[in-house]
Amino acid sequence: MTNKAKFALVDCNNFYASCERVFEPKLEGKPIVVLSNNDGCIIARSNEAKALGIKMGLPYFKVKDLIVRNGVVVKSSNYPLYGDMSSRVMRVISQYSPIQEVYSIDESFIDLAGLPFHLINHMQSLRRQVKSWTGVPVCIGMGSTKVLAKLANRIAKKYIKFNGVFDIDELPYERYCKLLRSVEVGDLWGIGRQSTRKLNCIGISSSYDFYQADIGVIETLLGVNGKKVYQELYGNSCVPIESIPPTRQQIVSSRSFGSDLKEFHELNQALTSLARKAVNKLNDHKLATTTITVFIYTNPHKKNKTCIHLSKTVGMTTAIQDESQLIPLIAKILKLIYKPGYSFYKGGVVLSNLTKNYRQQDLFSINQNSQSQVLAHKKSNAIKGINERFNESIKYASEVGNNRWLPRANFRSNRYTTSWNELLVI
DNA sequence: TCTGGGGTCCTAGGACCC
DNA sequence: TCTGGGGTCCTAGGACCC
Repeated sequence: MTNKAKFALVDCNNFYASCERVFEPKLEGKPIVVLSNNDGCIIARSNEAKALGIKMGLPYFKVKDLIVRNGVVVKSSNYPLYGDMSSRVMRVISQYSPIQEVYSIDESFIDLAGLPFHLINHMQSLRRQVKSWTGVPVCIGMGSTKVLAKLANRIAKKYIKFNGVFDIDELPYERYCKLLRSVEVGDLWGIGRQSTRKLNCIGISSSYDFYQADIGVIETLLGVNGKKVYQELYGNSCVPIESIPPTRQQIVSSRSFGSDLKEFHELNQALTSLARKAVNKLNDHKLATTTITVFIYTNPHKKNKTCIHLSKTVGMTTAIQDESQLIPLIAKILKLIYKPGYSFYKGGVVLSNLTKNYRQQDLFSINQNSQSQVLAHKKSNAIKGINERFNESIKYASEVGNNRWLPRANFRSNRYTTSWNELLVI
C-alpha cells in the first residue's frame, strides 16, 4: 500500500516543566512540578517528580509535605512563557510536513503520507531540530490513524531504546497484539473515565479486549466516538487531520479568586477584568457575540456550607464586539444574579453565538451605523492601542479595587520571551 | 488555610413546523 | 373509543480532550 494514511504525533515531554528548564538549566535532573492557576493543583511534572509518586491533578496542599521533603521545585503556571515557547516549537514542526494540526499547547499532528523520506530518519531530524532551536525535548509516534499515532507516542516516551521515535505500523501482528494487551483500555485516546467504567463492567479491561470486542457492542455502549476509536485501532482512519482550525464556538474567561469574595464591588472588579480578557480574545479572532453569560460560584469543596451556582445568560439582537458595550453589560448582569451573604470563590464570563464578518443589524434601530456607534468603536480601538503600548494603563473604574480577586501565583518564573522587563539576565 | 481553565462534540428531549 | 409522520432547531447535560 503506497497511499495509506500516515500520521505522526509530536508531543513535548513534560512541556511546562521543560519550558522552565530552558531558562533555568540548573533544574535539569531535578524534580519539578507546575501548578494550575491560583496555585491550586499539580498540572505538570518532570519525570523525577512522577517517580516520586506525585499524581497529576492533585491539590497542591495535599502533596506539599511530600514536595518539601523531597526538595521538589515548585512553579506557578506561566502561560505567556509556555504559549510563546509553544509557537516556536510548532513553527519548527511545520517545516517537516505540509499538513500540520496544532492539537494542543504541546502537541501537533502532522500528515506524513506520500513524503519522499525515510520517515524514522525524518522524524529523528525533527526531534533534534526542535531540541536545538527551542530547548524543548519531544517524542514522536507514527501510525496510520491518529489513535495509533497517539499510542505509538506512548511507546516512544516509555522505552528509551527507540530514541524518542516509534512507528507502530512496523510491528508484526503478534507484537501489536502484545502491545495492546499491555495498555489499559482507558489509556486509549478517546476512552475516558466513564467509558472505561462501562467497558470494565462487561469484562473489557485491556486495549486488546477492546480490540477483540464486537463493534456493535462498542457502538451501543459508547456511541459513535467509541466506534471511531475501535476502527482506528484496525488502521481505518476516522478522525481526519485539521490543518485549518475551525472557527471558535465560544470564548470563556474564568478564574478561581485569590480570596473568597463577598462584596458586590469586589466581584464586579474581578468580572470586569475577566470581561476585558474575553473581549480581547474576541477582537483577536475578529469575532462578535450575541450571547453573554456571567456566573459566580461558591466553593463546592467546603462540605459544611451550601454551595450555590448563580448565572444568567443574556441574548442580544445585534452582535457586539466593543469593550465599551460589553463591559457595562457585565456589571448589569452581575447585579441581577448577585446575592449578598455568600462567599464566592470563582466566577467568569462566557461569550457564545460568535459571528464573523457579517453582523446582523437591528431592524428597529433608527440610526444604523450612527455617529455614536462609529465613535464607540473608535474609542475602543484607541483604548486598546494605548493599553498595548503602555502596559494596560487605561482601565474602567470598576476594574480598580482592592485586588483581592487576583489569583495567587507565588512561584512564577519570569516571562522571559514576552516581556522586556523580564529578560533572562546572564 | 489551600482543590485550574478552556475547549469540542454528542445525545436526548422539548418545542415547533407542515 | 379511536388521534400520523416526518422533519428542524434549540438547550442542557454528559463525555471527552489538553
